Amino acid sequence: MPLLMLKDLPRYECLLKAAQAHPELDPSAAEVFLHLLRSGDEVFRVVDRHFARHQISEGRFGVLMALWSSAERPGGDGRQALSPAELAEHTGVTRATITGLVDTLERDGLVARSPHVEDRRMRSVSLTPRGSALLRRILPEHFRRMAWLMATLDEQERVTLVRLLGKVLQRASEEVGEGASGSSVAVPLGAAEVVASHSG
Amino acid sequence: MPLLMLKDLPRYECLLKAAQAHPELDPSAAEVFLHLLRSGDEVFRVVDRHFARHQISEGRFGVLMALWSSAERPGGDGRQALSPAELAEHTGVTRATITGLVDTLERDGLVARSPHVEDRRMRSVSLTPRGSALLRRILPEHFRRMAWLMATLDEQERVTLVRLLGKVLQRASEEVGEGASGSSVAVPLGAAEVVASHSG
DNA sequence: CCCCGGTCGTTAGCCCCCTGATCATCTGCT
DNA sequence: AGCAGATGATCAGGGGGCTAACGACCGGGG
Repeated sequence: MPLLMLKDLPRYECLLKAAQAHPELDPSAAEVFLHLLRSGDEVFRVVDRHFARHQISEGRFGVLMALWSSAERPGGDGRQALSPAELAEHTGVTRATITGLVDTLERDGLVARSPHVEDRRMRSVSLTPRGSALLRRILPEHFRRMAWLMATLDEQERVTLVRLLGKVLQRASEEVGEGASGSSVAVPLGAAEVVASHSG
Repeated sequence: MPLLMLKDLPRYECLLKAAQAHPELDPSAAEVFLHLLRSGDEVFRVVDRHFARHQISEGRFGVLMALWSSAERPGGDGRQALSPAELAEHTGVTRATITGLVDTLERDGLVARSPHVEDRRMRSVSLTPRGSALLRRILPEHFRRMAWLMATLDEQERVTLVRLLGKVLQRASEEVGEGASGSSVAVPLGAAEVVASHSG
């Protein structure tokens, strides 16, 4: 019966028992599902705790990194400026959220807003020296944490994990895609697929 | 240079290039890290979109499921009641957050608060009939979605994925643990471990 | 030339999540 | 008994995410 409770993952026998009451429940699928969410959350917390010491959240880091990488990008002529819409595109949040993030980042002196030269609707958000300095201070430890987290996996295991996660990721992403299978609404959950997964 | 940007995962060669500028960056570790966060997020969105149609968020669902499973639990004498502190324990959020969640759930008639019989500090939160009905309406589709998401993986791949995620999960969780290795603060990122992970 | 659809950034309002403080109550110690 | 500390729930305040709606601005078609 536990399904999205991220704490204390249920034992597999518990899932088996729950599957008796709920024929739609695939115990091994649920187990993978719960492990994926739980480990993703826990891994996120590890880096988030590091960021938090510098008053940086995931969203703030995303904005800073987008500006940083835009400055590093060869074609970008070295400018460290993106429009809020571009930032939203890169970080995967809405433009309204970018407004709020840039508000606080600007308040803290990490980025600066300036009017766009060509299009007067737009604004240019750029990294301040203080913002660059913060990134340079944060990144090495961030990289170390990623390396440390994955240090339990050898090279072969990493390849396997990326491959399996990639399969799940593709599956999860195709839902928001163009609904290729011609299912009813946005949910390609035709009975055939579910049955196939059960009999397979 | 992209690190936590969940959209458009960086190509591996890009990570290799970034690693030249940042010696702390382990490209394959970063690749696994990004895939894990990205796929976890995308999988979460799939079920979250389903919940959203019923005005249910992850937190709300966690509370409802905790009450539901407490009612189903054999030792619990069938009562569908937990204290806010127990709910916080089961769902992994703070008690203050539980207060807010229960506020809105109570407003929507899905749970009810009542004074605790033994301890006048506590309150009993219980599932209303409407709350149970909502769960019964939501769960089958939720189970189908989990099964559908994992239908791309055969049984062997599921076992492998759970095992590898388990290794990472343990690694990520031991940080918040009792600091078994006797490291400095809450971060067992001693230079020894990092070096070991590089040379290993 | 002007208008109309589309895009841009922002605002308003909501939910969820956190920390820290507050107040009520229980419990153990003297 | 009475007080101190622990433990309950809640509130205050903040950040970050969303949708919906707005005013400003661009561009193309009459």
